[in-house]
Amino acid sequence: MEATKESIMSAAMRLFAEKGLKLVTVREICQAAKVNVALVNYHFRNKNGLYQACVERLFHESTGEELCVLDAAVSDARSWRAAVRGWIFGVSRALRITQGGAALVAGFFRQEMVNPSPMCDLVRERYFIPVRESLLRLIAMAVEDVHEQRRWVESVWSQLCAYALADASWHPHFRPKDTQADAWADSIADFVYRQVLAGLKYRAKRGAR
Amino acid sequence: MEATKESIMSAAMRLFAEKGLKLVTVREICQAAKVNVALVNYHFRNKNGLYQACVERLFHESTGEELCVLDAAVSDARSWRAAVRGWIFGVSRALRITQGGAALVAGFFRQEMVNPSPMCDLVRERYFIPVRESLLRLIAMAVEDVHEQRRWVESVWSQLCAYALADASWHPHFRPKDTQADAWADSIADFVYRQVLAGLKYRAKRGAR
DNA sequence: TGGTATATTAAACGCGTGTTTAAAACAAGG
DNA sequence: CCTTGTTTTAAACACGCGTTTAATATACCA
Repeated sequence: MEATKESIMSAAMRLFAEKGLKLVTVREICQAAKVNVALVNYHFRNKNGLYQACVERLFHESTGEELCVLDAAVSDARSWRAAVRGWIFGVSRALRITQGGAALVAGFFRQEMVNPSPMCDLVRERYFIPVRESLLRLIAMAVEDVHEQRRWVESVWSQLCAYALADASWHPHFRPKDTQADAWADSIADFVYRQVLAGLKYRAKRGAR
Repeated sequence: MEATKESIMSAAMRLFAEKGLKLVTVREICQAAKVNVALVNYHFRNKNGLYQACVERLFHESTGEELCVLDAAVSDARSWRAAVRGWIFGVSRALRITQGGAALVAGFFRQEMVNPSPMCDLVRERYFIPVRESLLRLIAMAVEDVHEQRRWVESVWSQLCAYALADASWHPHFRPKDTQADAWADSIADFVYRQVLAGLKYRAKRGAR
């Protein structure tokens, strides 16, 4: 039945985002979903199949849409600055999409970074690398050296990720309430944007490093 | 025997740093150490005891020394700039301490961030929070607003962590060869330092936001 | 209503886990 | 040489894991 699949996936998404593929047990998921253990294998073939279904839904449905919005923001921008700003705000929001109180995209992302699953390559090549490349193209308009370009991308990316990955215990002062997630993501993006702009401006004045 | 303990700890450090406490098996460690399975429990009480011993050695011996150097660099600095620079370089190096080809501190740190072990709180409160606070005190000399102070700390910290956490697959362009680890850490630190300085200078000119 | 495909269940399977046990190997001193 | 204490070993233990099985419940159409 469709309601069962939905219930399983919902519980699984939350748990996978929190603990990663290997540290979540099938029994744990089924208990949370109030469903029999065997149903995971019936509906999703096996545990990996369930994980795959979760990743596909998360990135195709949620992040996919966000990334389209992001691309639009970058290409429609009236100026270089506006494009950079659009990129930063877009990514900041996409990473913080919350669903049922948990930042699912950030959770899966974090887990895949540290203990990669077989799905890792797919997600990375299909979503994260293209997103970063689109920023790289923007930066390339302002910085010549290829190595330095990547440094700037890394700088922006790492700051946004850090906030996205922020756990209550590691970053106690920077945890937003769920209801303010969007405003929070924006205020972070604003800070990062300003800092990048200042850095590039300063660099230009000093004469390209 | 002491050689046995050493062999076990050496193998365990590498594996724990790579996969984290729960995803490493005792048999795996013992196979790498060429030692009988029961010896872990004989010498370290149990798996958790072994993990604890690894963490203690790593942070007391390695990072502890690095942090002393760091504190010295900050307090001995002739200027505010030099202090900030000393802090950034010190942390960048400390996170990248390599032993047998693996960045152990960064590995443990990464794993603890994503799937905290019972030792997590100890390490965080004893090492990472104090380190961050020492940067915060420096930033506080240049920025009034408490919230903004933390933003700056977070900015520096997140960039250094991102490089420390960098996995070959996620950051393919930024992976140093092991022999160049120190030079690499320094070049990263240099970039972050310059960027912070530029950001703060720009901010001052605009009149404290 | 009866028949058939689908959905769900409780129980079991084989395997790998951390840990324990009891015996064996070893070292050292009287 | 034998005794005593420490270190190492192979084997087993209890438990939790993902998955399978065979029986049962449910939905749906002729």
